[in-house]
Amino acid sequence: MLKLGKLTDYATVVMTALATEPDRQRCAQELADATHVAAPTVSKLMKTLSKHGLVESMRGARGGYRLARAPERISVADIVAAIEGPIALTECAVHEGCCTIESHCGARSNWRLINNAINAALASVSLAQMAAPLTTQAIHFESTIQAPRSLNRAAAS
Amino acid sequence: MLKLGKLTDYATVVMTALATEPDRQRCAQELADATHVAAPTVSKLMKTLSKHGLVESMRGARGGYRLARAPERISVADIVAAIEGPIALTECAVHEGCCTIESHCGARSNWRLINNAINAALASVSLAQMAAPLTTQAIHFESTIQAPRSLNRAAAS
DNA sequence: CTCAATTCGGACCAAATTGGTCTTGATTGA
DNA sequence: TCAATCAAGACCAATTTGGTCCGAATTGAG
Repeated sequence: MLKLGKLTDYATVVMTALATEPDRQRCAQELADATHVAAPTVSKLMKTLSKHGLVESMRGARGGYRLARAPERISVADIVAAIEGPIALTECAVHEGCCTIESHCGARSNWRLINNAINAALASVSLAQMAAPLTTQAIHFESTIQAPRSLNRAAAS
Repeated sequence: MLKLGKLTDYATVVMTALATEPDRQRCAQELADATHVAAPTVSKLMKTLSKHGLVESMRGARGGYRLARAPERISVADIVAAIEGPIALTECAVHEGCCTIESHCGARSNWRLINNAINAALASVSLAQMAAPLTTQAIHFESTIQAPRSLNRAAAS
């Protein structure tokens, strides 16, 4: 599937809702009503998002949540990373040497490049763009996947 | 995590192995030895890959598997799609209307664009490139995510 | 024609992950 | 002081995933 979990999906929806009125703070229940996501789930999401610094939380009565930054400065990649952890298509793209077939595998380094490309794609879309009621604007994204300079130089020489 | 399953990872490794000698056909056991992936797992993988037309299978004694196309014409996206099913980050990116909060959600259409971008990234890397022993070549990939013309026109007017 | 090798197509199971709920405690404003 | 709210995490049920195994079909070789 290469799909991300429902929680991540919900998180973007909730964040999008927050982004429509970045200044107003809202409690978990309000967000649940607005997005039709179950209240306990919203609560859980917000905790995680707060821990990763994407939203600010106000405690006590009249408390609630608010975006920690302007919607333009929060990317989809941020949200995905907060909920699902670091983006890593393959295990070994991050942890070197945890792979039983490591030495027999010329594909590792290439996976890392692909990883980066996907990261770039997700990072190129801001919450502000997601919150646009319709896709009234094109999302421009260009990425050139390439090996580190050192490697390229070596190959060129 | 936004990670793909180990099976998909293994599939790329096995396919990469096949790509090193595209003409020679090899049985499951040989591939297992070459890649250090458990033999039954290789078998399972090959069945799936065969069903999706990425490899050809020869039955009977002296049977085995072979790439169905030239390594240059098989992309990472092909392999991922074969093992994990269609690439769809969010459920609703594919199945319209299976979402309980559908009407409250301005993010849907944007998700589809992101989806396409990732697809493009995966499709831009061929098996031949993965099989290159080291990353001696840069992988060039450029993608411009944008809404369908009709939508853009509507927005512009 | 017969036999051995090999793939095919499932069924199948155990383990890990995920989605979601609940409880308890801390914090704040009225 | 009290009610509302977030914080932290335990907890469970359900799904998904990784992996094994078996019988049937197919083919080449003797």
